[in-house]
Amino acid sequence: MSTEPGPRRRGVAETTAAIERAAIDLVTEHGYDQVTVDMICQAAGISQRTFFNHFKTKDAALLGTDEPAIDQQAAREFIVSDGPLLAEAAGLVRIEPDRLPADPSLIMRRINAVSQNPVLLARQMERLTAIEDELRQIIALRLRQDALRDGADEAELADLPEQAEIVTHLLAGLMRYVGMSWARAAAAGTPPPIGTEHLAERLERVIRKLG
Amino acid sequence: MSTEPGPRRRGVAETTAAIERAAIDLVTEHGYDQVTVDMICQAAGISQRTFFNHFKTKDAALLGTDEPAIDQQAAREFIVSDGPLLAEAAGLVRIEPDRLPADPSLIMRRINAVSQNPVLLARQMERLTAIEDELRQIIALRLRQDALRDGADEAELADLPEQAEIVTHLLAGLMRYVGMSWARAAAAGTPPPIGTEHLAERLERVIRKLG
DNA sequence: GTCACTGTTGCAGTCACTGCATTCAAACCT
DNA sequence: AGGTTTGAATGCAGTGACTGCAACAGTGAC
Repeated sequence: MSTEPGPRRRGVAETTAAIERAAIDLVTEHGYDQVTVDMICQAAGISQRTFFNHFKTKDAALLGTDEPAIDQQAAREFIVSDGPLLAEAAGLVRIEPDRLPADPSLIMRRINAVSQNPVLLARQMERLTAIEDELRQIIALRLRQDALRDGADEAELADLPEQAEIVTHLLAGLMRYVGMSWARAAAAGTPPPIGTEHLAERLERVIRKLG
Repeated sequence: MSTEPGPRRRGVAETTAAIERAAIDLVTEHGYDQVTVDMICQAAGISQRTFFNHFKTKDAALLGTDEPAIDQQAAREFIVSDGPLLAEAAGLVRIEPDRLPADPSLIMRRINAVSQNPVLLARQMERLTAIEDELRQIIALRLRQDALRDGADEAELADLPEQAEIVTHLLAGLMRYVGMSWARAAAAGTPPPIGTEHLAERLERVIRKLG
C-alpha cells in the first residue's frame, strides 16, 4: 500500500521505547489533556492496537516501564540493622537500573512531565502501593528483631503485625514526600535531587517532635 | 408518552441519593467491573446525561458526596496543644455530618463495596490528597508554636516549612491506615470501627521505635 | 520450501464522558 | 388566571480509551 513494507520488525524493546519517547515528547509540548493515544501512535509510527499491546493504559506509557521495587539485598541488611527505622526503610525502594530507558534525558523529561500533571502524579503514587505488601512483611521482620533484642513480652509481640502496618503506611507517606521533592527539584532545574541520606537528619528532628 | 409525566421534579438531593443507592446496590451485587453507568441509570430511573449532571465520574457516585474535611474548631485547638502531634492531627479529619446520606445503612454498604474494590479504594485514598494542602498549613502553625515554646533558633525556624511537609505526608499515610482499618472492620462485620483515641497509645509505641 | 513464532494490524464494538440544544414542571410575577 | 422564568432532566451526536478477534507478514528453524 505504501512504501513502508508491512509490520516493522524492530523488536519489542525498540517499539516500546519509541512509544515512551513519543508520549513524553507530545505531553511535554501540548500537555496531558491535549494528547490522545492516536497522536502518540502517529508520532511513534505504529497502530493504536500495537500501542495497547505494549502498554495497558495511556498513563502507563507516560510513566514508563521502570517501576519502583525493593532492593532485596538492602532489605536483608535492613532487617537486622538497629539504625533509624524510617530513614533506613526509605532507602529500600529503588528503581531497577535495567528497566530504565536507554536515553537518560528521557528520564528527566518524564519527571518534568509527571510533576506537572496531577493525574500522572497520582498514578505515579499509586504504583508505590503495589509494593506496600512486600514492604510490610519486611518491616514486620525488622520490628520482630528489634522486639526480641529488647526482650519484649508476649503482648507486645502480638501487637507487632499491627504496628508493622502503621509503620508501613507512615513509610508510604514518606516515600510520597521523597518522590514529590524529587519531582519538584527536577522541575525547578536543580540537577541531582535529594537522596535518603539527606532525609535522615531531618527525619530525626521531626520524629523527636512527634512524641 | 408513558405513565411517568416527563422529568421527575424530585429535587437535586433526592435524585443524587437515588443514584448513590442504585450504584452501591448494583456494585455490591455484581462487582465493580460488571456494573455500567447505564445500568445504574436504569436502576435509578434517570437518563445517563442526568447521571453525569450529578456526578463527575462513575467512581464519584460510588464514593458519595461526603468528602473528608478538616474540622476547623479542632484545628484551632490542635495548633496550640502540646499533646502527641500525629495522633492529635489524625483526629482533625472528619466527614461533614450534613453531607452524609440520609439512609445510615447506605454508609455501611458503601464501606463494604469500597473496601472490596482496589480501584475504589485507590480513588478513596486520592480524596485525602485534596486536603493535604490545608493540613500542611495547620501543621506548620503547630510546629511554629512548638518551636517558639522551646525557644528554637533561627536555623530551626527556617526549616519548619519543610518539616511541616514531611509530617503532613507521614500523616497522610496514617490517615490511609485509619481508613483501611475502618473499611476492614466494616467488611468483617465488626460494628464500630476504631477511632483515633485507640490509635494514640499504639502510635506512641510505634514512634518510640522510629528514633 | 514449509512451518511455527511473534510483532503488528484493521475492525468492530463497549464504555466513560462531554457539549449543545430542548423540554417540561414548578415557582414566580402581574 | 395567564404569562414568564428557572432549573432539573433529557436526547443525541460525538470523542477518546480500551478490548477481542481474526488475519497478515517478516524471522528463524528444520
